[in-house]
Amino acid sequence: MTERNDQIEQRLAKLAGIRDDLGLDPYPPRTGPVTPVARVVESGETQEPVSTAGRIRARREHGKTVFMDVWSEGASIQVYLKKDRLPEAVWRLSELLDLGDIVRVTGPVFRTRSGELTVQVASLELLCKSLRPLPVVKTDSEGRTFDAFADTEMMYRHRSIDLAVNPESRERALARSRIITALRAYLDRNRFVEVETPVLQPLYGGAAAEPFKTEYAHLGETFYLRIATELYLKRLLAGGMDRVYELGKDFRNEGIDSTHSPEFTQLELYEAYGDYGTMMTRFEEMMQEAAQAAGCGRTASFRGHAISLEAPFARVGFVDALREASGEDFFSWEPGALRRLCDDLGIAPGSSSREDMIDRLFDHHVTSKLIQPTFVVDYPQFLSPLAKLKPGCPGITERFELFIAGLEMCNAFSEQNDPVLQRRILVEQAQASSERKGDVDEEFLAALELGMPPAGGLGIGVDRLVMVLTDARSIRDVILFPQLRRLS
RNA sequence: GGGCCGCUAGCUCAGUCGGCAGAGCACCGGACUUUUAAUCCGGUGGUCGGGGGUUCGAUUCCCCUGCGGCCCA
Repeated sequence: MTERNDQIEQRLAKLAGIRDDLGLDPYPPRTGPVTPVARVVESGETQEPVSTAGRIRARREHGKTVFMDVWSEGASIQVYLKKDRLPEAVWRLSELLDLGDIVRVTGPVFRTRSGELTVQVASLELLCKSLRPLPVVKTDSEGRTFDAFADTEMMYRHRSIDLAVNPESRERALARSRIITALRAYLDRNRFVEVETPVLQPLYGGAAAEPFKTEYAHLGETFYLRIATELYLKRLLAGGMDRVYELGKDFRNEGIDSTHSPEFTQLELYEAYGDYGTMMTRFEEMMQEAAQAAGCGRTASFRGHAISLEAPFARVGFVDALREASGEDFFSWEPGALRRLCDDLGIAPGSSSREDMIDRLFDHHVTSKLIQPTFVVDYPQFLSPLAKLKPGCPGITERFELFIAGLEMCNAFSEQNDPVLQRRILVEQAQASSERKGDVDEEFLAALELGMPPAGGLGIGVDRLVMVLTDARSIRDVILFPQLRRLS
């Protein structure tokens, strides 16, 4: 251990004492049966000895007696050691225990004078000696917390400690798990097939984002970490897998802030013979089931807003919403005028195209103000290269995104399956972009040429969904090990 | 990318208008056989994020820098 302080030294000394003086293994390979702490608490008083195990979270010494709180899986129970009721060796061991040690205790369960359910310890085993001091978070009888381990950087960098001492962090991690289980359950129940597609890709696509690059040493080639799963999942549609989904990490080599992580979890699903309307319903249903799994009712509290989860969610058209919110028709503006406006607002880099500027203006005027769940529908075609055109609406696609409290939660469209049109769009896009060097995904286009059924596709930002349903301040709160800069 | 804030003991935080670095909890020693933020007595513990400058003297003032947070973009 490179890091030393007096408390670690003292624990190492106790560890040696346990080994050398008591002749015990402080890290035994296994233990006898263990009843979960929560079950012991449920069962209440009993003369029959029970065995339970957990981490020592508090210790109150009273001379020849000791009370300790033993914590496991979110539940805590008091244990009571009385010197004249214990073998000498057990009492000596108890004197070498520290907060953070993991123990197994056995004994009957009684209530103390003050009514606290307590294991009367008849025997005690050390299961794991802790060498680092555990932050001590105390709570009084009125539920007030003292000395919480609450520094966000510490919580992110030392998630083990955070989970061990902060119930909210633990509950949020569990809620995330339940939400993901609910999403999978919904899709499985509706005959979607879960698949896995490459994370390492020779070409990247399916979204507009900067990729991470990596070197494939054996091939001597540059590969990319996927920015989306879209182009592979649609190959599966062409192959006759009519309902598919993938739940996994995408990677975008862009900035980090409270709503963006470079490594994030996305759920993409595709449904043959559906369209973007089908996807709206799918999203509404999944959102509600996820909310239920998270323990929300009809309303989620997020960033101080009461977010209504009642379907159907509101819908606004992209073009109309922008016109109403801004009072302008930016689509008829010259690029120079857009440039000057964006500069005045300070909202778009100088290199932005006309399309990018309109997108930024939309975010500025519309999405940042959408608090309640709202579908923005019918996006301009220039922002939606993989979506189908909306019949009778030139330049408009069948696409929607849903926003909550200004956050984009999902993105969906009626999938473009005209191979000739799709090729033209992708080639034009590739030629306009210096970075992609004219690469288009020929295998994807070949799949469209084989024939892909009309389909709806939907991508959900799982981290953000969890954020909303657990009232997380930052996306880092819903990712157990968020990306942080290395400490120098 | 810009602005603001933070970084001091294992944890949570004070503090120094520039003069020996503090508290609570934790830890160590002592007392206490139903306590529970246990209590009481006595202690240990610090590269004050890092580097440089000004100064007799810097944790404090100035500059640079690292990490994080919030807001704007």
